[in-house]
Amino acid sequence: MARSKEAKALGIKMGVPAFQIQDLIDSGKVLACSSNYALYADISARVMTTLEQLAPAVEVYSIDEAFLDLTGVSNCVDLTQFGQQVRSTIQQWIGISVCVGIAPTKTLAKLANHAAKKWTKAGGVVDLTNKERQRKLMSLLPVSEVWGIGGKLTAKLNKLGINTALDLADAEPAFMRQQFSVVVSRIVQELNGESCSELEQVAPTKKEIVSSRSFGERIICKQHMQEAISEYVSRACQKLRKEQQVAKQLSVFLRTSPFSDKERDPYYANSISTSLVTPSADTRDFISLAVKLLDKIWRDGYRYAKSGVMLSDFYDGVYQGSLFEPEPPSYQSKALMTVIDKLNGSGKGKVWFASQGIKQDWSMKRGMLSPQYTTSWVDLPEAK
DNA sequence: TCTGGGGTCCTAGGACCC
DNA sequence: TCTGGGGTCCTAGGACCC
Repeated sequence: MARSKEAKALGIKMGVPAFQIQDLIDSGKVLACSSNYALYADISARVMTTLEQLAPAVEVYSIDEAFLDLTGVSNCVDLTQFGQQVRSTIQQWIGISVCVGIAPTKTLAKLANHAAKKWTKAGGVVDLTNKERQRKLMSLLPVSEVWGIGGKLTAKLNKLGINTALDLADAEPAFMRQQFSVVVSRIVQELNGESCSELEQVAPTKKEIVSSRSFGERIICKQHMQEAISEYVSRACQKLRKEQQVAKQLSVFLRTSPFSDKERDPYYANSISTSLVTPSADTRDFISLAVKLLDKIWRDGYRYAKSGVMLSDFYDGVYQGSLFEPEPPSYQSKALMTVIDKLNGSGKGKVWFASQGIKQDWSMKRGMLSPQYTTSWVDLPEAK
């Protein structure tokens, strides 16, 4: 799913299943690792904390990206110099290489960052404050590199003769609004240095929480599927409580593999959702509901490859109660969930609900997992 | 035999209100 | 021949992001 520059040079394409390049892996030329979410989250948190010490305002945009507000910084120091300082601090403190792009809007900053990554001569930092430099770079980049322009929009834009990022920047915003949507017209404005996207220092509260996984081995028995669904519900509810929210809506979905031979392994996918009468963050409420929903979409005789759950319709504690149903007592529920969350801490699996199963034979394969250097005691690196 | 796991925003259309 | 004018809420689907 993610490849180093060297792996790309070997011709390994995005999303190629490992078994298709097994020869390369066996040859020792390529090292492949299973996804290690705990490690990535921890390293990311260290980088973000460092950034917060270096800049007056930071928006953590994703696990490996952040926007920094440099208002005022340019009065004191050269911006490229500042970028270099960010780079070297993170390199020294955490050992992670980062690239820095500087520009008046987020969309331009993303392009600057792209340039910093691509042209190693830049030394990892590209300052795009200058209008002429913005236009020069945009003329060199295909429109598909612009943040918010994906495959479908690229095809439509190309038909209109818009091929480079600069072509898009020079398009008429009103025309783009009419041809596409307000999203595209904002992108045009951002490419012209007019900011349409504020820095979001506080992460907005989530609107939905999904927990899903592909199984290590196909599931053919309903009890295993119930275990998996219960496990996902439990994870989702844990996230929900961390957000300090309660949810009303639950969806359950499952599917067989879309890749296998349809003759031998027929395709089936389905999903179903329903609402609680009273919003909740209690794992038990959602597990019992989820098992009932599963009953309705489960079909015997299929080899299921993946399933998951989604929570939505969130409230922060204030919600419309039911006129007819009595309000369930919430105190005991909260106390129990708090104890469970504390026991489980950041790791998983100290206490769990019986319906989550004990062996979990179906769970994700991670045969090539890298050590969890910073989140697991047994994986702590040793200094000799 | 083997193919990831999360999210958000916008729009159109249906259903409803006065 | 011609059938108002102003709203809200919800959902599905499409597009995008990492």
